[in-house]
Amino acid sequence: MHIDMDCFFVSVGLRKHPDLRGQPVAITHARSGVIAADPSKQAIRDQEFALYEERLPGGSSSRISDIKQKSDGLASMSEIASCSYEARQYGIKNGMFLGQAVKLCPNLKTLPYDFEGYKEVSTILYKTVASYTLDIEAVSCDEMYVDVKDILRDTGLTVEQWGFHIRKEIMDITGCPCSTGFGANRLQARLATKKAKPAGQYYLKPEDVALYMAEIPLGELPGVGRATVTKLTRLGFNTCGELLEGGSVKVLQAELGLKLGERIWEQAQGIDSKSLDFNHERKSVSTEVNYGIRFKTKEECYTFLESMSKEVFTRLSEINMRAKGLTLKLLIRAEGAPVETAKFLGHGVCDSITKSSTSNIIYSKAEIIFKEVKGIYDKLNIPFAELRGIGIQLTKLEKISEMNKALNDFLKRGTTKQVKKASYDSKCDNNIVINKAAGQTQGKKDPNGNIKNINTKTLQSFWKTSSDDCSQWKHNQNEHLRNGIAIDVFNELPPTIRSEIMKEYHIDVRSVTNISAASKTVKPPSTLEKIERPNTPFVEQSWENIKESVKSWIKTENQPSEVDVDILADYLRNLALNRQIEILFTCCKFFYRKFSILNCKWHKVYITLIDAVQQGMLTNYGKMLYIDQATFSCCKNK
DNA sequence: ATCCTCCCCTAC
DNA sequence: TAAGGTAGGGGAGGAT
Repeated sequence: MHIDMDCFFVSVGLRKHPDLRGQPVAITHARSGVIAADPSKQAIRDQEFALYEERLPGGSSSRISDIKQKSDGLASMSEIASCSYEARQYGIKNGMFLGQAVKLCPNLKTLPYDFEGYKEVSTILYKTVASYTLDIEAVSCDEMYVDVKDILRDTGLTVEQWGFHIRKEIMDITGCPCSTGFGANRLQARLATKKAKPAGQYYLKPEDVALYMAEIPLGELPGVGRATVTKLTRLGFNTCGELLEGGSVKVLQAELGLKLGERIWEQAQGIDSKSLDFNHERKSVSTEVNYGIRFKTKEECYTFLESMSKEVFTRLSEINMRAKGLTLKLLIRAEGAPVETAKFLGHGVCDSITKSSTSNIIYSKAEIIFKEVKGIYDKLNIPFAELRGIGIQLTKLEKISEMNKALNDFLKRGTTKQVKKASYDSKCDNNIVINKAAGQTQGKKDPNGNIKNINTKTLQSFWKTSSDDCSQWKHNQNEHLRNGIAIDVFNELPPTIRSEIMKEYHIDVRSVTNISAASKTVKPPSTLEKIERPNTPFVEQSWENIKESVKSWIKTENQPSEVDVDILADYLRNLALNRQIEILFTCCKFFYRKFSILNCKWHKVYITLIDAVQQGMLTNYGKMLYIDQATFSCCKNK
């Protein structure tokens, strides 16, 4: 399943402006499409346009025609970030300048950005889908791929029923519509979503793929943009059908390169072998400012580089990583480009330069980043007044795990030289110890296949969150990481270091061992061992059996009986008492999935069960398990 | 032969 | 007034 919010920014904006529903609406910074007449702007726009055209021969990008069309000097150059479907009927498109859009539709209404709103809706979107499955690949704040194979199998729903259900749930909770596409691979699902929009769904069935693909314009294939379309058009191909008819892999590869050529050839047939990536790891962190760069002094320039260094380092620290590579990117006013740009404080026509640092530095502090950035900039010998854009990118990232951090801090304090000596080998400095441990973490990543912390990562990639409602959720996910994964690393450490750390941090030896044992023995549901504590009728049963019992219970009983609920609640409480957190998590997800689609009486069963879980959790851990499920609209009182 | 750097292209 | 930024894939050609 591919799922995508419909004109996301507009939909979020309309929540606070319901009066504008059904009208042509656009999200922009500017409020009006008309600006004060300024004859001097005219010459600048003409000059810039000529230069753009010279640099992009034949490439009639919408932006250039925008500048041309608005050469009356009265039109706003504020960009449209997102526009409603009503606005699209007038020919308005995302990325278009407001001035031109207003000419197409004088009645166009504008709304300002609402970044808090995007964050909120995005978080709900991801949490909602994640309450059914964690097999999610995030694409952006409003778009993702989901493997729904298990959901369909477990619930018995058809593709259509499931699509309807999830879209309705998202609409109900967020007030924003989305569309979903289904297919045998990510390409088919994605193209299906295009047809589904707005506020719809479409299942591209295997038997329909060939006919469907033939009509698809090549530019609609993911990965095929402006430049590639130009090349393909020159070859005489406009649609996938035409390409398959008259082209070949060889021709494509000769024109577009080996990889892209092969990919387009396969895509044209509806083939896409790339699997979903549920556990994406960041490869770079960067920060870039290409607006409003007009330095008056060299000091100003250095100060800015310094603050950007701090910013990019903050972002690196937030995802708990460190970097070994750095690239500086500069936009420089092109020769012949006007010093004052057509767009107020825009970067205008520029040359772009990137320069990587080749030294073997670990960027573990903002000052180190700044020093390197300044060094590269000075060497490039570019006048500060010519700068129009600056970017710093950190690459060659490495994960710093929680336990490694603790270990690092601990070793840095230098409590005992012996501890250092006892580490892996005499040549190791602190950093190398950390490295080895990190490698182990990654190698053992997610051994159970049960709990993937995709959602933490997903959200962290898009929103820096610290104080909002999902911070607790993230916190708990991290806690799981410590219990389930980092403990593995801990156990690999030499005994001397282990005992030192435990003393230092007052870690209860027994609890560490228990948690570790639990996390190691838990296997996927199909092969779960028997539950230990002989306390309930379920005690000798595997999770798989219990799951089946619950399914038939739901099917056969019109009403849940109190006795049954009590038995189930006991079982869950004992899972918590036995520190079987991973099974618990699976249980809770399963129950939510089952009970949420039933009536309110069953919702109450769910709530009772979760209460039992939390009782057990509080008894054993003094903390509650963070179970993030949407509340049931029919029983809002809870 | 393979790696690295710079750059282009693309998505959203 | 007006306000992209962030990330990834991959190719060309030099460096190793």
